[in-house]
Amino acid sequence: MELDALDRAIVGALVEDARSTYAEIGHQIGLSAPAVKRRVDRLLSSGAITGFTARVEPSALGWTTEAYVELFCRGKTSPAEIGLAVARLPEVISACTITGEADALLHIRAKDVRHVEQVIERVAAEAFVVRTKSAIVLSRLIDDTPHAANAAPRAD
Amino acid sequence: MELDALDRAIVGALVEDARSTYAEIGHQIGLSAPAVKRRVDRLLSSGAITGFTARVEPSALGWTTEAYVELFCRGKTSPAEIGLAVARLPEVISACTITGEADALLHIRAKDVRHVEQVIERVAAEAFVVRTKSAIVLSRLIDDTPHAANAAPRAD
DNA sequence: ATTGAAATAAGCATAAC
DNA sequence: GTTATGCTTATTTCAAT
Repeated sequence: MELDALDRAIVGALVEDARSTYAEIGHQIGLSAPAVKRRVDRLLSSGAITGFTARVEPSALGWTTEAYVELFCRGKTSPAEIGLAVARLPEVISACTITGEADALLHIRAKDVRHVEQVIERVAAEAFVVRTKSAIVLSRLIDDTPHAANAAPRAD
Repeated sequence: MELDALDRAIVGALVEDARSTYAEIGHQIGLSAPAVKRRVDRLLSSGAITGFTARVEPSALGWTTEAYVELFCRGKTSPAEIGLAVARLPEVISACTITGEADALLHIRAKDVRHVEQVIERVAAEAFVVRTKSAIVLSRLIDDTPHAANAAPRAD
């Protein structure tokens, strides 16, 4: 599906504040409220926008520690196999297979360092995991919480 | 600030769908709409909830490639210095300092592999960067888009 | 201090054009 | 795409626990 400049502006506005009213967004981009709603509905049904969520301060919920864990897997472990295994752990907030020495990279959030260790142990207990290599996050510089700037690749 | 069970349920509901009505949330947790609104307002002003955002499919916006870049910095480069430098690049959607050999880890999104290379070049051009080590994401298994399961540490 | 109920104000959804 | 309209939701007020 093709997104024009207005669609991208709408996405940007909703990324910045998902609770903006259609009228507010319309005013910003020069469109009426119903026109904005129709476009939002279209963006939702096309899958460009997959939903709306609250931005939460992890520390407020007790998630004070985060870590990245590289997974080294045996032989030809499939991405699906890894995904299935780590999806069971709620502490894993992101996982992907990658190029390089390691096979996969996990991003985990936990209550404290001890909790991080428990999660790593659980991951390492999987049959396909040969070894892991972890790095604890010291200070977060840029959050993955989306902002307007990340709504579209820059023109360059 | 202390969050009770009702607050956590509200946060969970809003993480799952930021456009739920107060009445819907109230029905789920056994509270009236105004009571829910008051708690949401409190969660917002206390900073537990920092805002509401749209979940966007990156590929729909042209972000088809992602990578993780480890930064090895010279001497005693401060986290603030790294943060300031990478904040200028819109492709950097996450950045943190970490334990281990590398000093920092960046998560970047780009239009294609060529674009990833350009971003790495720009990062490497910073005076404090000694070298970088990158891994291109092959397949994403778990998204960082928050779901209900990630709204609170599990009881254990 | 926090809640629920009622009343008002605001925004939404759907029509029609 | 816009304008007009009934309907839902948000928000305020107030009494009660």
